[in-house]
Amino acid sequence: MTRTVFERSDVIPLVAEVFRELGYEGASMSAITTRTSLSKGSLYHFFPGGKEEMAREILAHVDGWFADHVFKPLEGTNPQHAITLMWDSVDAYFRSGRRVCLVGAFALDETRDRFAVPIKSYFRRWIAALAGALARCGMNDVVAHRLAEEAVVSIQGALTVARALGDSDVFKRTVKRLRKRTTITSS
Amino acid sequence: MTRTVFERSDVIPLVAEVFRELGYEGASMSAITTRTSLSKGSLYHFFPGGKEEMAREILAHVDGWFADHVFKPLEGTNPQHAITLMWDSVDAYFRSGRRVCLVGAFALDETRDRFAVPIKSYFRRWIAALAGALARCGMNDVVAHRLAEEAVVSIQGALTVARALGDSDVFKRTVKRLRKRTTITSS
DNA sequence: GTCTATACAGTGATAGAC
DNA sequence: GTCTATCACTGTATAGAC
Repeated sequence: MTRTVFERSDVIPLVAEVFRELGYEGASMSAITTRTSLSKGSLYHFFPGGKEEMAREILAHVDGWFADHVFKPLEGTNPQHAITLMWDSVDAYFRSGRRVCLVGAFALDETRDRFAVPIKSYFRRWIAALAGALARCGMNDVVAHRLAEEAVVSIQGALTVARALGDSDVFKRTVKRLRKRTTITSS
Repeated sequence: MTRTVFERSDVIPLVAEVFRELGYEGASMSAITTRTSLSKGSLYHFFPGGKEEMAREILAHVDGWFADHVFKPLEGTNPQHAITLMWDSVDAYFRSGRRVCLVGAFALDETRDRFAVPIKSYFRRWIAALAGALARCGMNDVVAHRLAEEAVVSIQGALTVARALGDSDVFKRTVKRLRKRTTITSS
């Protein structure tokens, strides 16, 4: 018998995928146990607070990933390059629209009220970081903020529609269009 | 004691609002009973198939509303006027972003698999109807389809981000921008 | 850190009185 | 068409052996 031994940091991505696919309410403990092949005992060992603690850790984990791969680069010294990298990261992270945004999914139903703070700060920081990068590329501040908001809005919508239609091309087209619009050619 | 007597058509909008706020999994029968002030007995009288039948009826009801107020006008003889009306209807229906899209919410988690057909056809028809209207306003077919897709994507994303930030202005700005972009000035 | 066994509240669903 | 009572089952969570 193989008995795999995990540590907390190994478990989070596994559980995250279950929440992502089933939503907060849909992700029952038994669904999590079967899909992670971890028993309830192990899960409660890692997360004594149960589902709520799991989801909170996962939101922090997602936010951390975006901070490292998207937000911090955008807030850094090479904004134009960071924007290009952002679109690569976004396309890879969401598997060209085959993977939904956990934070966006949590935002739609009452789950939002439970995790209002991390959900709000994720979107605020993304929009602010992108707006700042666009502004430092020479774009007018107000225009930059509007375009950043439009970009984040479009990504979320593209994930919804792509999954609704079962057509990842919707997402790919959206990213392509946004990539073009956020590439500042100082001509 | 007041005993209100309903018929099926009265119940659907009430239950719809519960699904919209709590999601399919989150909308438990007890949540539906308390929020509609209808007992389980009454609900199962109207919907012998339980939650699944309720959700199916609600999806049909939403689709019917959009057919009457959005799709059919777009498919009709006055496309430019229909597009203007669409933005009025969309803004009113989603309460300027304070009300989420039930179909979009269902699309994100595994609920999509259960209701794949109605979810898909809702978005397909919306995009196709808007694309057709834009084309009949003189826009190139391919461009019209891309813009229609962009519009529906943006609406869904705006609902997500508006709710995430608790800021309906995101939605209002999005509608304003799309309204402008879909107004063809044959100059 | 893993697991099984168990508690018990909440789930969808049904039956039958009014 | 309304309701309450009740069903079997699944939900989260806990305890304790290994």
